[in-house]
Amino acid sequence: MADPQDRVDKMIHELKEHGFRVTPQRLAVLKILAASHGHPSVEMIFERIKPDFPTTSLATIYKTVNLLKDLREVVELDFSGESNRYDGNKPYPHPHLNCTKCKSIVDADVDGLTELAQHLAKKTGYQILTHRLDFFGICPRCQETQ
Amino acid sequence: MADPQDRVDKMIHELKEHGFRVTPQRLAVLKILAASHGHPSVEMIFERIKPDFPTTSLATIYKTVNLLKDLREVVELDFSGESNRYDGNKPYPHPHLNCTKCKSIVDADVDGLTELAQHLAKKTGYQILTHRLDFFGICPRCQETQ
DNA sequence: TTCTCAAGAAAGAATGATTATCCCTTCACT
DNA sequence: AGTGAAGGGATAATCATTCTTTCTTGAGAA
Ligand SMILES: [Mn+2]
Ligand SMILES: [Mn+2]
Ligand SMILES: [Zn+2]
Ligand SMILES: [Zn+2]
Repeated sequence: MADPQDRVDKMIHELKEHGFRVTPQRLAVLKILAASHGHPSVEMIFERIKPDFPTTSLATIYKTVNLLKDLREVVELDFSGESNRYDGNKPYPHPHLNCTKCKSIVDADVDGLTELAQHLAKKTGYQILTHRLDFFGICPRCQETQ
Repeated sequence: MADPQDRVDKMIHELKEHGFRVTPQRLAVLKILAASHGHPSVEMIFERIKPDFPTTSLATIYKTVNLLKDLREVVELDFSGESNRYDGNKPYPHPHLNCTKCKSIVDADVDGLTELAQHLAKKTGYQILTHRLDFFGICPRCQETQ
């Protein structure tokens, strides 16, 4: 896990670099994404920001998250049927363990994926830009409580 | 690639086994899924069925695909923002190469995933039920035509 | 310091894939 | 033939996300 403060600084830098303003709303959003505790959804970010910025609109969170995604400072984990989740702490493809009961998402420790992608690119002729590996199951805590 | 006819037979068997009827509409859908040329979406299945069964409703395709998914005879590849895609030819988790330009999806040849999942389960305490590996990029054909 | 205007934020409408609901039809079994 | 559950067709509802509109802000220019 990267230092959240470093990630905040990097994100601020990227915003400025590309001529985007660092507004209080954006700062609040990117601080949460920099830590990405639990890989929050837009809705979760929204709830955590409400106390500090009660007037902030959901659309603003969506726009900020997508802006950071376009700047490649946030990884989007999209799910059809439920809300997308975001990781701004490790802004590059990496595998995840998803609990289908409590909907928790944690980083999984698997390596060699990038090399695998390169090998596959050479073999198939595809120009591979990114990848995604997800494991779905029941987390230890949810197994206890049945 | 499994023999599509074998897959058709297996799907019919599973439907009967669980007390579901094999109706003309279901048969038409599962025949397409058994081959799964291009990993069709519900909409694509719908279009291919129209000539033979002009009155079939989209909802019927959705219901049939989900029924086969519940019977574990079809793998669903869900994408937020665009339509889900289905593979009834290899009804178990396997990696895919996705072209972000032409939206084509082909099976990728990568093995060791199941073993990796087992290893991860042991290491993390998760009860892993399934997984998904996708590579995203530009297919050779789309690279040619820029 | 005031002015100006493009970027950003807020609010709500629109979108679109999927699911739910309703009602009619079909079929297996008596 | 009669009956009841399962299936199909049509349409409405759902809900995350995006779009549109309008209002606000703030970094330079003068
Ligand atoms: Mn992560
Ligand atoms: Mn496949
Ligand atoms: Zn859990
Ligand atoms: Zn392509």
